[in-house]
Amino acid sequence: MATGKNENDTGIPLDRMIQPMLLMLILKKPTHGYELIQSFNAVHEGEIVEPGTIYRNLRRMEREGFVLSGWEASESGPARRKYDITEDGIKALQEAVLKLEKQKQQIEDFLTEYNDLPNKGGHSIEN
Amino acid sequence: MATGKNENDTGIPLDRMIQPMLLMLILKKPTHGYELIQSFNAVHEGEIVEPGTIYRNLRRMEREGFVLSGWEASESGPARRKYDITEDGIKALQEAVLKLEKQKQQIEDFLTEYNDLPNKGGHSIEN
DNA sequence: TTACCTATGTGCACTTTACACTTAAGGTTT
DNA sequence: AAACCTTAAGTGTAAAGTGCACATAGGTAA
Repeated sequence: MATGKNENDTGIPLDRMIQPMLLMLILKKPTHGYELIQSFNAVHEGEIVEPGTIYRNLRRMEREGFVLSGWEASESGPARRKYDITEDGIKALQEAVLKLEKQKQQIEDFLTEYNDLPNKGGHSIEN
Repeated sequence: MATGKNENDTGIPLDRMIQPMLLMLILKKPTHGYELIQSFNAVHEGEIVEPGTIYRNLRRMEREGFVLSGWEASESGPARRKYDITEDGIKALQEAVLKLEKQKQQIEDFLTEYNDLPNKGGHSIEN
């Protein structure tokens, strides 16, 4: 997974969640990449998502048929590529939701098991 | 991060959770790779973890100082490389727990937002 | 001998991401 | 006009993790 270079990061955030998040934002309101970057970074204050990551995910999702795009003139500034979700995109979002529910359950199971450990602080007995 | 080839898979399972799960299993009981594979696949019935993935994670974690290993003879069969967790490994496990708690919260936030959507079934209105 | 089970590992393709950089339109300041 | 800023959309490259297939080797049973 790739998580690319990751030296001074704080954690796992957004791992594999960018696509479903983008799909949900576009479903709520069709828009362009630059605004999605701002929505993204407004929600997760402090945790900046790379513009390149957003743009690449959008291009990929269009290749895969999850979104459609078209150029749109701006009142002031360069043209924007506006994205809208497709039926396949809605299905992909629904599937992602199912996966995330499973993943959440898995994390909960792990954390429960971890919290039941008696020796999670000190070292285990050497054999 | 990737998740390599992924055509007929069922989901996101174990995404980025292999290391902490291995560390927890080794903390519970120092053991070798082959047994870890079986423990792993016993817990997640149906979801098979690739042996190569387990072995590679174990070698990596030893490079990073989270575990230590030594060869151990088997009563019947080839020798086993038995792993034990280190102090650094216990710290890494604790840090992974913090990250997973964050990740769980993030997934919950996403799912809450998704469930509040009025139009998650049908298509949005075209502009 | 052949075949199987245990046990560890590698080679390669593929995906995703972070960081750095580029291109370009339009407006503002000097 | 020139320099600069903001908006907007990308690309190049390296790094990291995973799936699939394959390789290797000890031991046991037919």
